[in-house]
Amino acid sequence: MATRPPRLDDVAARAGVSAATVSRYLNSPEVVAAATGARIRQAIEETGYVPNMAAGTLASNRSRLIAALVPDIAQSIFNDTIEAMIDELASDRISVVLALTGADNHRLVPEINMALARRVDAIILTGIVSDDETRQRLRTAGITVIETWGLPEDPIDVAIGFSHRAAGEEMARFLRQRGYRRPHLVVPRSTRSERRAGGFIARWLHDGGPEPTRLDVNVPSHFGQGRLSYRALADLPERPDVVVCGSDWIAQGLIVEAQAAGMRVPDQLAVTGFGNLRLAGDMRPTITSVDVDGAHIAREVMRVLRARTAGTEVEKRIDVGFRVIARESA
Amino acid sequence: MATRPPRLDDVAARAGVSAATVSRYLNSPEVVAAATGARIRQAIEETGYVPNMAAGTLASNRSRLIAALVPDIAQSIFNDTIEAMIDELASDRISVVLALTGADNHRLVPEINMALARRVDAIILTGIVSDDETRQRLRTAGITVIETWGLPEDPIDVAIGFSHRAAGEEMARFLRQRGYRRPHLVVPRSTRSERRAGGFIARWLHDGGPEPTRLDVNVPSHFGQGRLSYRALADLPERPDVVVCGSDWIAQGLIVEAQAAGMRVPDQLAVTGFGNLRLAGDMRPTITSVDVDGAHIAREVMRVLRARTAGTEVEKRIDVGFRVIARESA
DNA sequence: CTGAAAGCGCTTACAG
DNA sequence: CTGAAAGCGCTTACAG
Repeated sequence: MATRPPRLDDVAARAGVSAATVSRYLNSPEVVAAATGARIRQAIEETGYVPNMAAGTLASNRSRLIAALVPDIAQSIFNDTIEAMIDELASDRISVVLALTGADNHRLVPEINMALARRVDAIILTGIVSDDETRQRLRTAGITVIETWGLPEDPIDVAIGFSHRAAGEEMARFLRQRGYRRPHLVVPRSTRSERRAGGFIARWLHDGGPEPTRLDVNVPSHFGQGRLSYRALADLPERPDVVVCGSDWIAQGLIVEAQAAGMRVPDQLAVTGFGNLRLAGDMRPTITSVDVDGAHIAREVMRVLRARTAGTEVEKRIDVGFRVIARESA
Repeated sequence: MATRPPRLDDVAARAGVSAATVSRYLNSPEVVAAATGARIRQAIEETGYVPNMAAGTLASNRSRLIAALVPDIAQSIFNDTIEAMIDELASDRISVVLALTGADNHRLVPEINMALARRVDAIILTGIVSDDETRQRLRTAGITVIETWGLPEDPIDVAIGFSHRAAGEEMARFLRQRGYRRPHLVVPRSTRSERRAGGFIARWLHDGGPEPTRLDVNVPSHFGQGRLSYRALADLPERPDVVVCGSDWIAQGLIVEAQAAGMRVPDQLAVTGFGNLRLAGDMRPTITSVDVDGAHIAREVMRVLRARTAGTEVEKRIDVGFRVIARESA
């Protein structure tokens, strides 16, 4: 006979307390007397009680669920951040619904609606929401919206990231200091990549360098594009001495193709990446990249969520910075 | 003034029908008269109604949420499958909670509890659950449990995958036919990798080949291990002519290191991978690998979920097969 | 094809 | 520190 699964009542009856007290014990153990808590713990054990969070969500209007909206996870530069975030949140018993917004974000609006329907405690965005109506919708949804990686002037709600323009500028400074003369940029067609490229070029010209050449590539960027980007160098009037790639994937592919063509990296051609994925440090030569601290972002996300739960104020823009990691490739 | 967000009632009142009818329209539009449906649609539009799925879940005992438990996503061989699954499920308005079970699956039990508390419609496992108590717990939870990638004799509930042993055997046959003589295996310390290695060795010996050499490496496997694995070849009594790697990441790292050492791949040393990640086709040389059709697995997951919703029977073991993809590296 | 009403299993303000 | 009770917003069996 299939006996009904235990509810809060059942645990309460067994422990000789009211359902309210069991609920309190589960959510704020410190407000329940120690002896009572012990009895409840035992009753939970004996009954094999598993809480029904759907009921909890309905009653408390808190789902302990957050939605992370990302373009993809196959070869994503955000994976480290997402992973760190899921880990960090798990310690607070918060789960992450992963939603894929796809190429050119075409699934963004339906996934936002789904997140709202699930009454998630927060929506984490890794991409940029450029549509004004959607931005407005998110603003008025009465929900925490965290934009990560970027650091827009006017966040929807809270932004945790860094200035992509500054990252581009910093890379220009770094390469110039290393003595490179003719940079070539491989730029994924995304707002942030463009911003980094913009920063790079502005700084490079400002420091008296010649106008860098550039190649724009489709997103999502991947290893294969690096190979193609290397071949495209042949079309340039003059060979660059360093290629600044929009992602570590591209950098890795470009290095592989360059080496296959007999080029020595970095002696004959230097290369830089972006994102500091694990492979950047593992590659041969190791890849000079820009590190974004995913774990730091994750911790800040936690802090914002806790502040919101507690009802305290948080900054609208949280700068976690970036670091150029000098390695062998440039 | 903060006006209360619209509920089902509000839509119903506006459309001049009962809440029950609106609910039916939302969940099974075909049972509602067309004219009524049109009025409801308009009322939803006008009120800006967003359903509360927590309430829906509580009432219907169906969450439209499934939990995917994976070891990690940073450099995971499952990412393609996960991505395909999320995409596929989104079309049925089912969301995926991604839970990370971590190294040696140490977070498996708490994440299973979390999934049960959320009343997910199914739990998808990519790893192997070896603990008997946990297996039993999942069996009696009255929930759909789908084990993917593997194809155990006795699934917890439903398994969608392929025989890793057969994949190993097939690779042995393939390499033997290509004329290789001295294979060396790089084997991640995971049950499935071991099984593939076992299949490879059995078949290789059966066909009269010499005992392959082997190196065991820690999981999760990654690019850097491939480089180290190449260097470890120096310790072997005799140089292998082909290295069979437990993942494409390892294969790629090994190729990079071999090339850096001046070896020509595949002329002097052939290499195979596993998983057929995108990079396998993009690498130079392109990497011979074993393809696992993530989209196929995703479709089968959908089919199982639909069957369960409909109450119809499904097979306990669904074999989606695998394919050796012959490329340049071996 | 549609409605009235019960019920899903929690949380929490209020009172003690 | 604890309990009684109302309420969260849906779904669905039943009746028509």
